[in-house]
Amino acid sequence: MSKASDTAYETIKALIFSGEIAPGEQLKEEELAVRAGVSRTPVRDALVRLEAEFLVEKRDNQRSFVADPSRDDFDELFTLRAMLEGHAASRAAERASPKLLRELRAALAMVETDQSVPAFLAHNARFHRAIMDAAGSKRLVSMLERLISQPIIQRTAYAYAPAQIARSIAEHVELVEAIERGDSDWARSVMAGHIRRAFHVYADQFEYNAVQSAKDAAA
Amino acid sequence: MSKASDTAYETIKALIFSGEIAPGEQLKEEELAVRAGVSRTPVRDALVRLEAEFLVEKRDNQRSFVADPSRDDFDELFTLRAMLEGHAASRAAERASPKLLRELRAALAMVETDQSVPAFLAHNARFHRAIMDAAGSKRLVSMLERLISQPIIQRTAYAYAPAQIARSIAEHVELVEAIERGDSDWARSVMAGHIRRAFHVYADQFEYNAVQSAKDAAA
DNA sequence: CTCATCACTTTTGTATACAATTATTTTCCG
DNA sequence: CGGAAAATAATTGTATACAAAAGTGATGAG
Repeated sequence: MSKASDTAYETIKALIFSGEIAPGEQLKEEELAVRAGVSRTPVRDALVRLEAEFLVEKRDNQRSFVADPSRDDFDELFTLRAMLEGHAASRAAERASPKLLRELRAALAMVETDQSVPAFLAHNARFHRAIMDAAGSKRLVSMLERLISQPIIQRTAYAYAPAQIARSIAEHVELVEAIERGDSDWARSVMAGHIRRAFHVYADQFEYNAVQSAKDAAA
Repeated sequence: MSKASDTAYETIKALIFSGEIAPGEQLKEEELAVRAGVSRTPVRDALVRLEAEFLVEKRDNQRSFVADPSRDDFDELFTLRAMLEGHAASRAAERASPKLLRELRAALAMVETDQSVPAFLAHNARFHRAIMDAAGSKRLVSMLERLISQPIIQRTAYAYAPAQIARSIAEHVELVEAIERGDSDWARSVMAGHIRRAFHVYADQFEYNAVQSAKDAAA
């Protein structure tokens, strides 16, 4: 997309992720336009995109709100991801190329030299992206991009759990092995389990947050 | 969506399906605006929607073209559908309600009384929609709607094959049975096979068309 | 003749003004 | 007071004008 559209998109996304505009809150085009320093036209484009990514919800009153997903929504989200990314991994294994394996190993190498959280996030994004692309399915990529763009996962879930990070990396290693051997079923299983486990890590965090905000409300 | 936006959307869709604008051809906003009798703004909204439905492709030159899917693209499309609709059927079976079963049987009844092609198309749409909704997964529905909106399937594939229609209905009957018994694995298998078979019916048609247009080009 | 460059045309992106719709407040009647 | 109805305000939808980018074709240097 073009410049102003991207600016609007990034700005709004940042406002949502930073919590400056809370879940359930209304998004007003004019206000967003001012904050992003663009006109309403690109803001509207951005809202459409964000809606497709399930970050913004447009109600039948035509007004837009920041999505406020429940625990069940997250479950659903991860289930779909597990299914689609499992499929991607399976296809990647079927058509494993030296180029793909190099890229996956390069991603793995990133975290071996640098154990920091940001390094892991970069590695993780790169790793999953490589498998997605290797699946060679435009529509699959398009659908996954929407689901994945909810980076709450990366932000919240892993950030405070070094042990979980280590486990994730171990799963990535296994995934590379499966792909290397061209075992599509194995690749699918590992990936599906990997995503599914991430859900539970996140869900625990979610529960914790829910309890915390209940406490906050009481105080 | 609002009035002018919908007008643009329907108009462009009709132009594409009627073949008035052929696959691979460029879509010019101004021209579409004139033809739909609206301004460019709602046309752009419509193009975004159609792009999400894989009917329009926006290349990096920022220009929009009517999608021109290959056989592999269709394979991919049906594979994703099989996976997602299989999942939907599985969930529907898990949460089968009297209301859902009534709706499915009502859809089946439609074709029993009227064996015409249009009746089957209506039945088919209603049947699949009911299962999708029963799955109770907003995002799943949202993703499937995009995939399914390529109605080439319904239009072309079944239209000329009464035997295929009969077989489809038989599969629907089996699906109802699986859902009725709450057997989610069975439901998933039947649905996945159902979609996958539809692919091959369509693929044959596609091959035939390809041969035909090659002949036309030669003539 | 080839290819780079520049002017020109076409097409898309953005801003802004206005129309239509939806929300909110005020008014007034019971 | 309570609550419908009207008036007002806030917000989104659409049209249009202009800016930016991309495509096209002509011109000229090598």
